Amino acid sequence: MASQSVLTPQSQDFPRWYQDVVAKAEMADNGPVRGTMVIRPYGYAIWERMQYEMDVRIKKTGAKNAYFPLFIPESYFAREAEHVEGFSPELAVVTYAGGEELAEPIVVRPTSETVVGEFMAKWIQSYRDLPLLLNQWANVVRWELRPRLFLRSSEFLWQEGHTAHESLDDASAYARRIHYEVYNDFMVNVLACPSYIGIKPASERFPGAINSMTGEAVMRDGKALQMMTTHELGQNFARAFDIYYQSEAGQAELCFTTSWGASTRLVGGLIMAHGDDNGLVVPPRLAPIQVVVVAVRDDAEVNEACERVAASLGDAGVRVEVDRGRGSFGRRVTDWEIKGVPIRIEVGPRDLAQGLVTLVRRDNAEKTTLGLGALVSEVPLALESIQTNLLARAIAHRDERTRDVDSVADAIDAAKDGFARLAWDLVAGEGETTLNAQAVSVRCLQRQDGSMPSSEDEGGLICLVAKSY
RNA sequence: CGGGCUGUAGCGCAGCUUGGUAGCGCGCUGCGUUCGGGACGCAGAGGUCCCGGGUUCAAAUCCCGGCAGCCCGACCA
Repeated sequence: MASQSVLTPQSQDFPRWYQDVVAKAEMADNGPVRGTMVIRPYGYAIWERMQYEMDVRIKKTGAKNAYFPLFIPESYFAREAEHVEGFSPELAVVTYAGGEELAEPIVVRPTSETVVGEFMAKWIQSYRDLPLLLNQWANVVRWELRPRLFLRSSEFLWQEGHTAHESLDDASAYARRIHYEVYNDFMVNVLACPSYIGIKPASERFPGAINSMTGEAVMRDGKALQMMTTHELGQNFARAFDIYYQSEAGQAELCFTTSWGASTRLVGGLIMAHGDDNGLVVPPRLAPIQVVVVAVRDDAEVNEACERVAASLGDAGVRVEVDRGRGSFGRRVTDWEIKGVPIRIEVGPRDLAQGLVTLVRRDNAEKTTLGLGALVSEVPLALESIQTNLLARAIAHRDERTRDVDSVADAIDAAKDGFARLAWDLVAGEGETTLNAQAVSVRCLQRQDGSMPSSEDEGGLICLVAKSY
């Protein structure tokens, strides 16, 4: 039914489709400097919803928000060998400021482990100060050679959590709590986007970490997108930044730290996880606009009815917007579909005469006619039904796109349009090189039952491999 | 950062080969008729032809150098 010509179909050119959606749903534009991004109000509203949902969960784990500076002394980076090596290609460095050459170059943060470490060392005196659980919402800069809106930009927005603990076990347990109770819970219950939870092989680990956990989601084209990551940093940063505490026994002990982040990349993930040829599809629990009430024509009576419908839904806790009937009906309907609003309620004189309105679901285009009185009870149910359907659909898609294979060669074949799952023993070492040569990478390691291993050294692990964004 | 393609009105493009001062579709503005799946008529507005240099009487067009975008690769949230 919907017009076919607005967006490039996914099957014809997926990257083009993605760009069309970003542009036509008015989510973002390229900034004037290569790799930078202007996030437009609708895109930002989606990010704000993500922020809110994650922030609530982060706070439940006991972490508190703080803010650290954008500018970091270059010397901080040099203190952790792997860290500096891993990040130096992506650093933007300020060497000139205030009209003169700087004595010490200043790095624009690509991540904040180093500054945070410096201050943790200052703030932590005794075991009574632990755990120290911090989070910040900030922008970071990583100079990107091949930028794509939301997925990879030189400047992006994220949250980065940084924590310090007494023991490896405490740090490890907290990191897992973040990974499951914040990230995975958000992914599954809000974003309706299941991801493969596992650990990164050594080759893909965060520079300076002893273990990196990930959530790898399957996009509509079968490629992988890392949606979030949680790192156990062991004592590497504690050692580099002298983060010591005095134990109950009076001994000076090194802390164990963690860090974890999720970024505006999630917006790109949202687009590619649920979007279809008619545009974005936003899960109701995430949607900044859950319901749009569309006036079929620009008519005083119709517009008034729309306002009443919106007000009653708003009172019922639904995020709702009214589209008064300016411009052609078909055009407006198409625009809301591109924006992925979960439910459209069409209000027109024909239905109105009988006290009815039409409700249309974005996920399956299903239309139903409802009495005005039923809306307040029916709309929340429909929103939940859409949420459930999107999650079920995403799980089915993930499973369809994942093949169990027995060799690296078959894995490369499977990675043409999805994920391959195979024994890690078949891949580790040589196999990883072979995969990488074909632009396929090991996305994560799991136990046979899909649960997260404690380390790469566990025997009998399986791995998921795919092409990735 | 390598390889390929591209930059002309907000968006999509033609014009460039063969230099002569810019056009089409959509969108936008106004008025009117419309409005239940991208409406139509009439009247309009809008361009440093990516930027800088060069050749020339004359450059969107030819030459050189930048910058930006897209696709593929290496790197990454």
